[in-house]
Amino acid sequence: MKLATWNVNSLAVRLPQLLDWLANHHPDAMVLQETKLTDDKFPHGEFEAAGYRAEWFGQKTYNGVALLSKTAATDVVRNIPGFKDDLARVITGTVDGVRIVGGYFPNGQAPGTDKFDYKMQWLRGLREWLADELTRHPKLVLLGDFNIAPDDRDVYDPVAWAGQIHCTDEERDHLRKLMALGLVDAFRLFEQPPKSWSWWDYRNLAFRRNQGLRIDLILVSDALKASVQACTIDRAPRRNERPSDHAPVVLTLA
DNA sequence: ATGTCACCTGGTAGGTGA
Repeated sequence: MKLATWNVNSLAVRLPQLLDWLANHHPDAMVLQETKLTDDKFPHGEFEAAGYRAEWFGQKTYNGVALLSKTAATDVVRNIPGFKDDLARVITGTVDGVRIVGGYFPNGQAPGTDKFDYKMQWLRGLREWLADELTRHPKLVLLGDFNIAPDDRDVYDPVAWAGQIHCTDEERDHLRKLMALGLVDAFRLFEQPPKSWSWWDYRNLAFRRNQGLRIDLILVSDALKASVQACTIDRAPRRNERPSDHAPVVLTLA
Protein backbone atom coordinates (compact mmCIF):
# COMPACT_ATOMS: atom_id res chain seq x y z
CA MET A 1 0.00 0.00 0.00
CA LYS A 2 1.34 3.38 -0.99
CA LEU A 3 0.28 6.59 0.78
CA ALA A 4 1.26 10.16 -0.02
CA THR A 5 0.84 13.70 1.20
CA TRP A 6 1.28 16.95 -0.68
CA ASN A 7 0.65 20.56 0.18
CA VAL A 8 -0.35 21.72 -3.30
CA ASN A 9 -0.72 25.43 -2.44
CA SER A 10 -3.89 25.92 -4.51
CA LEU A 11 -5.49 22.93 -6.16
CA ALA A 12 -6.89 25.22 -8.84
CA VAL A 13 -3.34 26.02 -9.95
CA ARG A 14 -1.77 22.61 -9.27
CA LEU A 15 -4.47 20.22 -10.54
CA PRO A 16 -2.66 19.34 -13.80
CA GLN A 17 0.57 18.64 -11.88
CA LEU A 18 -1.31 16.55 -9.34
CA LEU A 19 -3.07 14.45 -12.00
CA ASP A 20 0.29 13.92 -13.65
CA TRP A 21 1.83 12.87 -10.34
CA LEU A 22 -1.02 10.44 -9.60
CA ALA A 23 -0.62 8.86 -13.04
CA ASN A 24 3.10 8.36 -12.43
CA HIS A 25 3.03 7.23 -8.80
CA HIS A 26 -0.45 5.69 -8.42
CA PRO A 27 -0.68 5.88 -4.61
CA ASP A 28 -3.53 3.95 -3.03
CA ALA A 29 -4.40 7.03 -1.01
CA MET A 30 -3.20 10.61 -0.88
CA VAL A 31 -3.95 13.61 1.29
CA LEU A 32 -3.75 17.19 0.08
CA GLN A 33 -3.35 20.47 1.92
CA GLU A 34 -4.00 24.08 1.00
CA THR A 35 -6.52 23.25 -1.68
CA LYS A 36 -7.88 26.80 -1.20
CA LEU A 37 -11.22 25.82 -2.74
CA THR A 38 -14.75 26.00 -1.43
CA ASP A 39 -16.45 22.62 -1.53
CA ASP A 40 -18.60 23.50 -4.57
CA LYS A 41 -15.44 24.06 -6.61
CA PHE A 42 -13.66 20.81 -5.72
CA PRO A 43 -12.71 18.99 -8.96
CA HIS A 44 -13.93 15.52 -7.93
CA GLY A 45 -14.86 14.66 -11.51
CA GLU A 46 -11.25 14.95 -12.64
CA PHE A 47 -10.15 12.65 -9.84
CA GLU A 48 -12.87 10.12 -10.62
CA ALA A 49 -11.73 10.09 -14.24
CA ALA A 50 -8.23 9.35 -12.95
CA GLY A 51 -9.47 6.41 -10.88
CA TYR A 52 -9.70 8.10 -7.49
CA ARG A 53 -12.53 8.59 -5.08
CA ALA A 54 -12.35 11.83 -3.13
CA GLU A 55 -13.43 13.34 0.16
CA TRP A 56 -12.86 17.04 0.57
CA PHE A 57 -13.22 19.83 3.08
CA GLY A 58 -12.42 23.34 2.02
CA GLN A 59 -13.04 27.02 2.47
CA LYS A 60 -12.47 30.23 0.65
CA THR A 61 -8.92 31.49 0.01
CA TYR A 62 -7.03 29.61 2.71
CA ASN A 63 -6.48 26.09 4.04
CA GLY A 64 -8.60 23.23 2.68
CA VAL A 65 -7.78 19.51 2.71
CA ALA A 66 -8.75 16.41 0.76
CA LEU A 67 -8.39 12.63 0.85
CA LEU A 68 -8.06 10.76 -2.43
CA SER A 69 -8.19 6.97 -2.57
CA LYS A 70 -8.58 4.20 -5.09
CA THR A 71 -11.16 2.48 -2.90
CA ALA A 72 -13.71 4.66 -1.15
CA ALA A 73 -12.80 5.94 2.30
CA THR A 74 -15.19 5.07 5.12
CA ASP A 75 -16.00 6.73 8.46
CA VAL A 76 -14.89 10.11 7.13
CA VAL A 77 -14.44 12.88 9.69
CA ARG A 78 -13.77 16.55 9.05
CA ASN A 79 -11.57 18.57 11.43
CA ILE A 80 -10.93 17.55 15.03
CA PRO A 81 -13.93 16.24 16.99
CA GLY A 82 -14.12 18.10 20.29
CA PHE A 83 -12.03 21.04 19.07
CA LYS A 84 -13.98 23.97 17.69
CA ASP A 85 -12.25 25.35 14.62
CA ASP A 86 -13.42 27.73 11.91
CA LEU A 87 -10.66 26.61 9.53
CA ALA A 88 -10.65 23.52 7.27
CA ARG A 89 -7.52 21.66 8.33
CA VAL A 90 -8.10 17.95 8.84
CA ILE A 91 -9.72 15.13 6.93
CA THR A 92 -9.79 11.56 8.19
CA GLY A 93 -10.99 8.32 6.67
CA THR A 94 -10.35 4.59 6.67
CA VAL A 95 -8.89 3.12 3.48
CA ASP A 96 -8.05 -0.57 3.14
CA GLY A 97 -8.08 -1.00 6.93
CA VAL A 98 -5.78 1.95 7.66
CA ARG A 99 -7.03 5.03 9.48
CA ILE A 100 -5.65 7.97 7.52
CA VAL A 101 -5.53 11.38 9.20
CA GLY A 102 -4.51 14.15 6.81
CA GLY A 103 -3.66 17.45 8.45
CA TYR A 104 -2.74 20.98 7.53
CA PHE A 105 -1.29 22.13 10.81
CA PRO A 106 -1.44 25.86 11.58
CA ASN A 107 1.55 27.88 10.45
CA GLY A 108 1.69 29.88 13.67
CA GLN A 109 3.31 32.99 12.15
CA ALA A 110 5.70 33.74 15.04
CA PRO A 111 6.01 33.04 18.77
CA GLY A 112 4.02 35.52 20.83
CA THR A 113 1.31 36.08 18.25
CA ASP A 114 -2.36 35.08 18.39
CA LYS A 115 -1.72 32.68 15.52
CA PHE A 116 1.00 30.96 17.55
CA ASP A 117 -1.38 30.59 20.50
CA TYR A 118 -3.96 29.08 18.15
CA LYS A 119 -1.34 26.64 16.86
CA MET A 120 -0.64 25.49 20.43
CA GLN A 121 -4.37 25.07 21.17
CA TRP A 122 -4.86 23.20 17.91
CA LEU A 123 -1.97 20.84 18.61
CA ARG A 124 -3.41 20.08 22.05
CA GLY A 125 -6.84 19.44 20.54
CA LEU A 126 -5.38 17.14 17.92
CA ARG A 127 -3.47 15.15 20.53
CA GLU A 128 -6.48 14.74 22.81
CA TRP A 129 -8.61 13.45 19.95
CA LEU A 130 -5.87 11.22 18.51
CA ALA A 131 -5.37 9.52 21.87
CA ASP A 132 -8.94 8.23 21.55
CA GLU A 133 -8.75 7.64 17.83
CA LEU A 134 -5.74 5.36 18.28
CA THR A 135 -7.64 3.15 20.69
CA ARG A 136 -10.41 2.78 18.11
CA HIS A 137 -8.02 2.46 15.13
CA PRO A 138 -4.63 1.03 16.10
CA LYS A 139 -3.52 1.02 12.46
CA LEU A 140 -3.27 4.77 11.94
CA VAL A 141 -1.20 7.15 9.83
CA LEU A 142 -1.02 10.87 10.59
CA LEU A 143 0.40 12.76 7.64
CA GLY A 144 0.43 16.19 6.12
CA ASP A 145 1.99 19.61 6.46
CA PHE A 146 2.91 19.75 10.14
CA ASN A 147 4.57 23.17 9.94
CA ILE A 148 7.06 21.83 12.50
CA ALA A 149 10.64 20.80 11.76
CA PRO A 150 11.16 17.92 14.22
CA ASP A 151 14.89 18.33 14.68
CA ASP A 152 17.82 20.55 13.75
CA ARG A 153 18.80 18.08 11.01
CA ASP A 154 15.46 19.00 9.40
CA VAL A 155 16.52 22.65 9.03
CA TYR A 156 19.01 24.01 6.49
CA ASP A 157 20.35 26.63 8.93
CA PRO A 158 19.46 25.59 12.47
CA VAL A 159 21.36 28.48 14.01
CA ALA A 160 19.46 31.10 12.04
CA TRP A 161 16.16 29.29 12.66
CA ALA A 162 16.65 28.66 16.37
CA GLY A 163 13.51 29.78 18.18
CA GLN A 164 11.83 30.81 14.93
CA ILE A 165 8.47 29.52 13.78
CA HIS A 166 8.54 25.79 12.86
CA CYS A 167 11.55 25.33 15.15
CA THR A 168 10.50 26.53 18.62
CA ASP A 169 10.79 24.32 21.67
CA GLU A 170 7.03 24.66 22.22
CA GLU A 171 6.19 23.30 18.77
CA ARG A 172 8.71 20.50 19.04
CA ASP A 173 7.42 19.62 22.49
CA HIS A 174 3.91 19.26 21.06
CA LEU A 175 5.26 17.02 18.32
CA ARG A 176 7.07 14.85 20.87
CA LYS A 177 3.86 14.52 22.88
CA LEU A 178 1.96 13.51 19.75
CA MET A 179 4.57 10.86 19.01
CA ALA A 180 4.42 9.67 22.62
CA LEU A 181 0.90 8.45 21.85
CA GLY A 182 2.61 5.73 19.83
CA LEU A 183 3.55 7.30 16.51
CA VAL A 184 6.89 7.22 14.74
CA ASP A 185 8.37 9.48 12.04
CA ALA A 186 8.48 7.04 9.11
CA PHE A 187 11.11 9.06 7.25
CA ARG A 188 13.61 8.48 10.06
CA LEU A 189 13.09 4.72 10.08
CA PHE A 190 15.52 4.73 7.15
CA GLU A 191 18.87 6.17 6.32
CA GLN A 192 18.23 9.36 4.38
CA PRO A 193 20.38 11.76 2.42
CA PRO A 194 21.51 14.75 4.50
CA LYS A 195 19.71 18.01 3.70
CA SER A 196 16.41 16.30 2.96
CA TRP A 197 13.72 18.99 2.91
CA SER A 198 10.05 18.98 1.98
CA TRP A 199 9.52 22.75 1.72
CA TRP A 200 11.56 25.54 0.21
CA ASP A 201 10.48 29.17 0.44
CA TYR A 202 9.51 30.71 -2.87
CA ARG A 203 11.76 33.62 -1.95
CA ASN A 204 15.53 33.92 -1.88
CA LEU A 205 16.14 31.31 -4.58
CA ALA A 206 15.71 28.84 -1.75
CA PHE A 207 15.13 25.75 -3.88
CA ARG A 208 18.09 26.42 -6.14
CA ARG A 209 20.23 26.81 -3.02
CA ASN A 210 18.53 23.84 -1.32
CA GLN A 211 17.61 25.98 1.65
CA GLY A 212 14.58 24.25 3.08
CA LEU A 213 12.89 22.57 6.01
CA ARG A 214 11.39 19.13 6.48
CA ILE A 215 7.94 20.02 7.78
CA ASP A 216 5.79 17.55 5.79
CA LEU A 217 5.74 14.39 7.85
CA ILE A 218 4.25 10.90 7.90
CA LEU A 219 3.79 9.42 11.37
CA VAL A 220 2.76 5.78 11.62
CA SER A 221 1.31 4.04 14.65
CA ASP A 222 3.17 1.30 16.50
CA ALA A 223 0.82 -1.30 15.01
CA LEU A 224 1.95 -0.33 11.50
CA LYS A 225 5.62 0.33 12.14
CA ALA A 226 6.80 -3.16 11.22
CA SER A 227 5.08 -2.96 7.84
CA VAL A 228 6.75 0.29 6.73
CA GLN A 229 8.95 -0.46 3.71
CA ALA A 230 9.99 3.00 2.57
CA CYS A 231 9.45 6.71 3.11
CA THR A 232 10.75 9.23 0.62
CA ILE A 233 10.43 12.85 -0.44
CA ASP A 234 9.85 13.42 -4.14
CA ARG A 235 11.62 16.65 -5.05
CA ALA A 236 10.80 16.36 -8.74
CA PRO A 237 7.55 18.41 -8.68
CA ARG A 238 9.43 21.28 -7.01
CA ARG A 239 11.34 21.64 -10.29
CA ASN A 240 8.15 22.14 -12.29
CA GLU A 241 7.64 25.39 -14.09
CA ARG A 242 5.00 26.61 -11.64
CA PRO A 243 5.64 24.51 -8.54
CA SER A 244 4.10 24.25 -5.15
CA ASP A 245 6.55 25.33 -2.47
CA HIS A 246 6.17 21.84 -0.95
CA ALA A 247 7.22 18.43 -2.24
CA PRO A 248 5.15 15.23 -1.91
CA VAL A 249 6.14 12.68 0.72
CA VAL A 250 5.47 9.00 0.03
CA LEU A 251 5.06 6.02 2.37
CA THR A 252 5.16 2.39 1.27
CA LEU A 253 3.48 -0.17 3.54
CA ALA A 254 3.66 -3.93 3.12
C1' DA B 1 19.09 40.92 -1.03
C1' DT B 2 14.78 43.44 0.63
C1' DG B 3 14.95 38.42 -4.20
C1' DT B 4 7.85 34.73 -4.47
C1' DC B 5 3.33 33.06 -5.03
C1' DA B 6 -1.77 32.81 -4.55
C1' DC B 7 -5.88 34.96 -3.45
C1' DC B 8 -8.87 38.61 -2.06
C1' DT B 9 -11.12 43.28 -2.70
C1' DG B 10 -11.84 46.31 -5.78
C1' DG B 11 -9.66 47.96 -9.58
C1' DT B 12 -6.20 49.08 -13.30
C1' DA B 13 -2.76 48.25 -7.22
C1' DG B 14 -2.55 47.03 -2.34
C1' DG B 15 -3.18 43.83 1.56
C1' DT B 16 -2.81 39.23 3.71
C1' DG B 17 -0.90 34.77 4.58
C1' DA B 18 2.53 31.55 3.89
